[in-house]
Amino acid sequence: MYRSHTCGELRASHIGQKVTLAGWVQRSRELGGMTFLDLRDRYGITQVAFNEEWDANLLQEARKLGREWVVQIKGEVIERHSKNTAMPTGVVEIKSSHLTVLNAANTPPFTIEEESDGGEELRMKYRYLDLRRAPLQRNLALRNRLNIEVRKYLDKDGFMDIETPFLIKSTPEGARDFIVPSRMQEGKFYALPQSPQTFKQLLMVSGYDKYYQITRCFRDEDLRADRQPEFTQIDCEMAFVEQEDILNTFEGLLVHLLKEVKGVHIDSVPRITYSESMERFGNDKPDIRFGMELANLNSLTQNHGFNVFDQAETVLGIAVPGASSWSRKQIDKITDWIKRPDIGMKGMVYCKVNEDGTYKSSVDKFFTQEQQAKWAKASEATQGDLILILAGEERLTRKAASELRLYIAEKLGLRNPETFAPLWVVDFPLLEWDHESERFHAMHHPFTSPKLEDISLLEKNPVKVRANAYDLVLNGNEIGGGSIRIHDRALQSRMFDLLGFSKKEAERQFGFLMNAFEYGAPPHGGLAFGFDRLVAIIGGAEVIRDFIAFPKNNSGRDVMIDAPATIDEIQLHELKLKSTAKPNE
RNA sequence: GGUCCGGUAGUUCAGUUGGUUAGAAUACAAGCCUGUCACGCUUGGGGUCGCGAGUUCGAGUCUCGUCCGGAUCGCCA
Repeated sequence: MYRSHTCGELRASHIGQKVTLAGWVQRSRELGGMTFLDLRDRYGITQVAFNEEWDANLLQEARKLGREWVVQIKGEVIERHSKNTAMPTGVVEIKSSHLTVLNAANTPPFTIEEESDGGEELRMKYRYLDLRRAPLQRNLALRNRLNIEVRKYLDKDGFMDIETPFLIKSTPEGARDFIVPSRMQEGKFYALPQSPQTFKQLLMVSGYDKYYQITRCFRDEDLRADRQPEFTQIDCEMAFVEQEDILNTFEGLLVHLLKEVKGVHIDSVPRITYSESMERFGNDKPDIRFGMELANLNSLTQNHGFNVFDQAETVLGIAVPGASSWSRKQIDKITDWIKRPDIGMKGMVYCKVNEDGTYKSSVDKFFTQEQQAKWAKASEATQGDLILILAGEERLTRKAASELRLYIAEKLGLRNPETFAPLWVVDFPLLEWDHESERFHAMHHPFTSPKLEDISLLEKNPVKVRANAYDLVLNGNEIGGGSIRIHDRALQSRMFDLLGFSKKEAERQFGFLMNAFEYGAPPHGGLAFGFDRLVAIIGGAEVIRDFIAFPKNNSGRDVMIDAPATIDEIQLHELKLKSTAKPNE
């Protein structure tokens, strides 16, 4: 062993011991006849002292060291003259007797500290250096902790971890697939799984009635702060269960994780329906850490001669607590924000509910005090609040109001990352109309079962059919989703019909699954958690990149290894591929 | 594919109305310094202003194009 202790463990109780430490040079402080060296590893930092009076040559050696050199130090643990209470190891230091340089290092392009001075791009390029930083190490440790706790919980409940293949077949529904050309079957292609969906259903048919896997999924779509082209799911499926069983099992998992890892106790996980969520929050993943719910003001605002309201499909109000004192300038800033092209509203009406009980709005000309009082009542605004009102086309307005609600909450500091407010959103619609392809799309996926009581609507009013589908939402982020599946060949065929698949096409794409259903498929269902997102949110962040050791950037590139990259002509030839891409540069 | 923001020293940034030799902090190097812990002090080196055109007597600054990065809409069953 190169070391007897780590850099994070020495305390007063070790004083007098001869120890050997190994680690990276964090920084050194030279004070003429003496030098202090901060030695770092992932467990902490320990100060090493060199002194002319102890060993002048050794001091000279120590002065040659640079940041991030890898060194081994032998010496005695001594009590410090001046202690540093800010450091866990701050009462002791190493009185050095031997110094071995294990490896010299170039000066790193950014500082390896709690807060680095490097920009994101640079840190990505030197990811192995960024990963030395304590915040990243904490994030990966949190990820590891959660991974283990997930396994503990599911294992205890009888779940079996079963691996499923990565080289599978491209399917038409859902996201774009990543494609892998086959060498042995020339002209044919594998696809990487968007999720192990069909395999876990087959495992149910095979009788593995409680399955889970923490596994990679791949989707070739544009990225966001909370989306990577390859990401990790906690993928689960159960047989002989109803929706209620699944909800109970997996809210139990979340409660377990928050308790074990964060020490946070969640009493209950509320459930609301999709339509209620859209009504109250304008959103299918509401952040319920705060109120400010959307109030429909249609009947209270229309037919009073104010054109904008009269012509609007929907008028929505949000009561901002304690904001009646906001200045015109502050409100204008919000109006500007709501008019940004990606929000897309044309304007915003405000109504101040003054402390003295009077009302002051930007539309006083059209509405009396009494009428404004009704708005306040409807949006649950009390004295000192400010009502923000948006009007326009239903879909756009509801979405904008939802964004506005989050924007204001952020401004007011109501989105505390240390508060955890999970909920289930249930009863999602089964289908949605896709204007582009002019056909129905499965909102969840094509294997989701419709609610029994809605099956009669399948033919005459498909958009009204609700599914046995549910999402688990945490602090305004979808962290998991699933459904009770169809386990009956006839119903599954009918679904494919509705989704516009020909019999032949359905047979070609999903014949294996439908065949399996004819050999004794149990009722089953499940869900999948977005593990990266879950880790990030529990870690108090929304950008998942820093919770993944080697993530891709916004455009799907790994800037460290420079992937994706072109391949040799020989490789292309072997795969019988020809690139039609225009050579760049 | 669209929109917005950004690209200047190793790094993070400033750079006025287009005008002299492009600055600061930090990092780095050298020297001084015996209780520092973001040590301090002195000195020094360090620039293809992303790239390419254009406007102009003159461009880091204005215009167009392009590349790269971030955010976001579409997209993500």
